[in-house]
Amino acid sequence: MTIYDELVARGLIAQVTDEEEIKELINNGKATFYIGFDPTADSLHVGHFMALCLMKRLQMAGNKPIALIGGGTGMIGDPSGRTDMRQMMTPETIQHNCDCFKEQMSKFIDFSEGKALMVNNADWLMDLNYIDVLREVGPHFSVNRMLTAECYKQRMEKGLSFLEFNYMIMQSYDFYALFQKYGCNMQFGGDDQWSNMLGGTELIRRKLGKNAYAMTITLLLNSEGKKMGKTQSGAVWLDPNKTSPFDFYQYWRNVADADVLRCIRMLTFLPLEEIDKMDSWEGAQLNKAKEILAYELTKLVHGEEEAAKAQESAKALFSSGNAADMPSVTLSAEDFTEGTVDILSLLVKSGLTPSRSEARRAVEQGGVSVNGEKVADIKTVYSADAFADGMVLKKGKKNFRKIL
RNA sequence: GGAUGGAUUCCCGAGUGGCCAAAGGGGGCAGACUGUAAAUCUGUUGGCAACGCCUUCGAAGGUUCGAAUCCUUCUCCAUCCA
Repeated sequence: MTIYDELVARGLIAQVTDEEEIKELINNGKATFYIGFDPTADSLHVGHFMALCLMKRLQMAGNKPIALIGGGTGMIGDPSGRTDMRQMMTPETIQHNCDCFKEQMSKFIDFSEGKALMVNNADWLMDLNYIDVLREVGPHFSVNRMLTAECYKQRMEKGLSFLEFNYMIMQSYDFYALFQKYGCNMQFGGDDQWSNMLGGTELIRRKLGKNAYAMTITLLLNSEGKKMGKTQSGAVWLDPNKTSPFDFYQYWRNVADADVLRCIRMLTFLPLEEIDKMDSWEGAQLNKAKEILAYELTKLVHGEEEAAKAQESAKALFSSGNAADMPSVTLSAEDFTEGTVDILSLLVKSGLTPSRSEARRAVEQGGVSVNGEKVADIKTVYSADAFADGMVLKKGKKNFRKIL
């Protein structure tokens, strides 16, 4: 099976500029392609992960990836599909984020011996001269066309600043620059990037009279139409310090039935035949599929050892309510008043609830248990020796903390 | 620059002098049911030393016994005009 067919079978391809040409290029390892990552945070998240996987797949098929870090475009902020303006980041923050990205990426992609490149568009964007750029690329962009672009649609109602309007031009310029510098002939990106990417192919055609191609990756949406990888408390990060391997595992362990197979197909490297077999699974068997999904992804991101640990912890936790490996909190002497701590303080200190009021509600509604026993009274107190062997504090069904 | 409308709690959105920690919905959390799923039902949803107290209705002042609500100035946003 060719790499292109595999991408199709996995449902990864959303839109392409020229199917025949792209097939030809990537199936024969002739593509030098780039994917851009804007440094909007100090860690990559699940959304980026898809792109990285795609990079890896294509690299394995002999193509050459260029990871572009948007140190320059990050200064502008991509308005695509957003309803409000991105907060402007300071150059220091952007630099810091770029560094973090670099480190994380090198874990996924093989950058040795020129098998892949990592570049920062700040290198060419920052020194551009306004007048020069206007004269050089300005004539090739039609404002009328740009305004009709899908990615600005939402912003046409809310208002779009000139700053952000220019993002598309910057991104197009990137492609143009990479094409000349490295012979980069393809760009990949999220489906929300489609119009920005077309801007690039168009610019290359007009300026150089050459063809370049673009392909977008299907956005990973859940059955409710929301982007996957977002939780109440924010994105699911790849940095273990921001989202622990356990939480990462749990996120995938808990996806909806309707989404499991799609996630496995798009995100894991499991052979397609194996995935096809799972297609017929239903009911409780899907629960098994979720385990596989969670394990595979945790393995990809955090390594086999962490994945096994997360899986073990989860199994132990949900069957017996105890596990060697679970997020733990260590109490210190100041946490005790007159030798004891009350249950509400424990909940807050462990981070299970943000305030005592919420802790109180949780207890009153019967959602808190200690070592498997439900706590009924909000005035319950514990003395120091109750923590000698560690205490398992549980709020709700899925929130555990070991207190030492 | 001018005119008009607007800013309310996590989000949307009621409230136009005391009955307001603020309707309703969404979301979140907890309980029941389950498969660590979905759907459904129930409770809950600012904080605290908790039948009370404190902070919150864009910001700062003012009027009043009493302000989310009235007045003044400012900031930001939307629409129309230039």
